[in-house]
This record gives sequence, C-alpha cells and structure tokens, in this order.
Amino acid sequence: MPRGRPPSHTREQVVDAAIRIADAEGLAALTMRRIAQDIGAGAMSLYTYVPDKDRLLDLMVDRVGGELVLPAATGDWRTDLIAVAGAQRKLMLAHPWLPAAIPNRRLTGRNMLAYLEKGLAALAPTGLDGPTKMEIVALMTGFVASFVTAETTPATPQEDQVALIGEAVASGEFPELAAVLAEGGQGREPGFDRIADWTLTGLVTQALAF
Amino acid sequence: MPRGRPPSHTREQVVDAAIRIADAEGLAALTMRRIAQDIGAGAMSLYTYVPDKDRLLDLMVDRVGGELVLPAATGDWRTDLIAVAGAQRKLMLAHPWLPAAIPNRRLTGRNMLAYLEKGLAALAPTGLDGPTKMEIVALMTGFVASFVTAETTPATPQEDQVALIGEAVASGEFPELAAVLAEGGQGREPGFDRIADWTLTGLVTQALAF
DNA sequence: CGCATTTATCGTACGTCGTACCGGAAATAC
DNA sequence: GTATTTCCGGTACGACGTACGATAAATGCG
Repeated sequence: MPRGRPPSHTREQVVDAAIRIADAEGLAALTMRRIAQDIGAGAMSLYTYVPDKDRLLDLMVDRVGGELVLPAATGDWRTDLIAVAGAQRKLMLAHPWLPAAIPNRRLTGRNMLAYLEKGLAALAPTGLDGPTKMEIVALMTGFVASFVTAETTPATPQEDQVALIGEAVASGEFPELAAVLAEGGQGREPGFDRIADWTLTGLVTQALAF
Repeated sequence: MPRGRPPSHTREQVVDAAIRIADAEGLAALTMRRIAQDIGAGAMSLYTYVPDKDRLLDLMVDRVGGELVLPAATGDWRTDLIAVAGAQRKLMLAHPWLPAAIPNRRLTGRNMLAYLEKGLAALAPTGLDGPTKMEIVALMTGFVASFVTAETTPATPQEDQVALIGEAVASGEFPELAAVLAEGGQGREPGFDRIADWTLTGLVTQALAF
C-alpha cells in the first residue's frame, strides 16, 4: 500500500487538460493556473504531477504522438512515406500548437520513437544507410510542420503588408514577384498531397542516385 | 525643422541592440529592459521607436535579411537555388534565433521581399507557374530553418533520453531504429550541401515532371 | 526675451507569468 | 494514539510587456 496522502489527480489528467486548452485556445493561453482551474486544483498542485511547464510540453507532444494512425505498410517506400507524412499532417491539423511545440524536443517519449520507427520502416526498402534515413525523416517532419504552420496561419493580408508589397512591386525592383502576382491564381496552389509527393519522392530519388 | 524634443536614439539603434543581444544570448534573453539598458535608455523610451516587442522582432528579421549576400545568378536553377539556400543557412548560423523568429512573420519588410525575389529569380528558368514557385521558396525556407535548428541545437543526449532509447531498443519493438543505431556512424551524415541539393533538385524535378 | 506647443524621456505601477516555499491536510505504519 | 510520508494549495517573489502621466527639451511665434 502506498503511504501518504493519495493524489487527487493523475499526470494523465493534467496532460489531457493541457492538450484540451492548447487545442481550443492556442499555446499562448496555456498557463499553469489555467490548467489547474480546468481540473479543479490549485495551481501549485500541478507540480506534484509534472516537474515544470517545459516537461509538460514534452509530455503533451509525446501524448498526441500516440494518436498517429497509419495504414499497414505496403512495402512501397513512396506510398508508405507519403502515408506517414499525411498522418502527421492530420495530427498537426488536429493540434495546431504542435508545429510550434516540436522544434527542440528530440525524442521526448515512446510515441515519438514509434513515429521515427514508422518513418524508418517506410524507408527500409530503399536500402539507404542509417544516417541518411534519419535525416530524411527529420526533414519530413520539418517540412510537414512548416506546411501546416502556413496552412493554419490565416494568411494575414494586413494593410501595411499590402501597402508594402504594392509599392515594392510598383518600384520595379521586384520583377519576378510582380510577374507572379500579375499571373494571378491561374496555376492554383499545389496542395499538400502533391507537395509531399514531390518533396519526398524527389528527395529519396536524389539520395538513391548519389 | 522638427518641433519638440529631439530623439536621443534611433530605431536602427534599438533594432541593432536587440539583434546583438539575441545573437549573443538568445531570444529568451531579449527583453525590453535589457535592450534599453544596452543603449543607455529607460525601458519605456524604446516605445518611441517601436510600437511593441512583436514589431521589433519583425524589424529584426527584416534587418538581418538585408545581410543576405548572393553570388550573381548563373541562370542554372539548380546552382542558383542551392546558392540561395546556402546563403540563408549562413545567415541563420550567424543569427541562431532567426529560425525561431521567422515562422509566422510573412513578408515583414523589403529585405524579405528581396529574398523572395531571389528565390523566384532562381526558379525562373524552370518555367514553373507562380504558385508553385512560391510554394517551393517557402518550402526551402522552412527546410533551411529546420536544418539549422537541428544543427545549432547541441544534440542534447540527456541521461533520460539515453535511457529511453536504450530500453526502447532493448524491448525489440523498434527494429528499424535498433538497426540504424547498431549500424553506427559508418554511413556518415550527409551534410547541408548534399541535403540541400537532394531536396531542391528532387523537388523541382518532380514538379517539372508533373 | 517669454510662452505655447510639440515631442521624447522614463519612473511608477498594473496585470500576468512560472514557480519556490511551507504550513496544513490526509493517508499509512507502528 | 504518534510518527511518517505524501499531496494540497495559499502566499509571495522576481521577471515580463507595457499603460499612464509627470517632466524635460526642443521649436515657433509674439
């Protein structure tokens, strides 16, 4: 039997509440007091379950990492790799704070290791060496994070930005930019699946050709 | 002649001091009070030159963007694009806070527009449509930022991480990861130039093939 | 010159944050 | 009972961004 006063909550409850808040209101709204309030505890009680806010973020990242669902590997690296990227994007769209929270957190838990494992497994048929496979998985993660960040940031065409671009184009110093803007949206943006295919296929193909 | 009390400093001085601090001590050490102290002013005086800290970050990003130096374009998109990526990496290595500061700041000033222009110019010979070129430049920026972040983060092999990986590998649930680790460093990490070449060449090649 | 006007300076202060500290509460072991 | 262990959470500290407003320093006008 455990000695001492029994805990009123669990680490999981704390992490879940934090994820719920971050999902709904963003990372900026995620404060220790807010989490405590959500689970009906005093602010300082959280420190029974989590050493500090930074570790809590680690735990959040690893926890949502467990939500990654992937179809069974087909053995075709192209298909499998794109599937991993797509699953990751889906995860990041469900948890928009994720791209901002990931950067420095290398391998924070088993779920992140599992993700890495999936990426490596998808690349296994290519026969690439270990460091290259690691690099490609890391690159893929970064790429997906960048894409989703751009995707979820509402494109903010602020007045001052419009003015800036307008006069820049008018100045004639940015001919390529002017051409692209003049062209309008006729080319249509490529979209995630196409971009992911280009990026990953291109990257692996080049690595193999080397 | 301007009326009123003349300013004791300039916006440039404020931005420069901020960059100096961020370069030397990181973004976390960049506080308004610290900047003010550095230039010998009261904290609140800064607000004469800058509306708030967030705009100051915009100004910092755009300012260092002016340091980008590129060799003359050769007309070969592969060479030119890699040159742009390399210059951007150099910039980020000189200002390690840059990758963290860029994310949401779309086109904060003329220097960032100039960077975009360079990227588009490098891609001009490919004949790709506007949106695709824009996407590729954005992807390139994100990729370089990811790479430099990984590069400048001191790889932190913390005890707990080592333990985590150790037991994970021992559990047998991560065969691919185990294989890569067992393989040792024989494959040698590819390095930026190689990676950039693979990524960009692969990406453009795939886009062209479409 | 004096005086109104304009602009910059910056001390004080407020609200918020992460979290150190520590007395009190709640459980078990003896 | 009492000692021991563990968790709870109020209070408080230092740091942050920055609103406010009194004060200072310049010009333009009489």
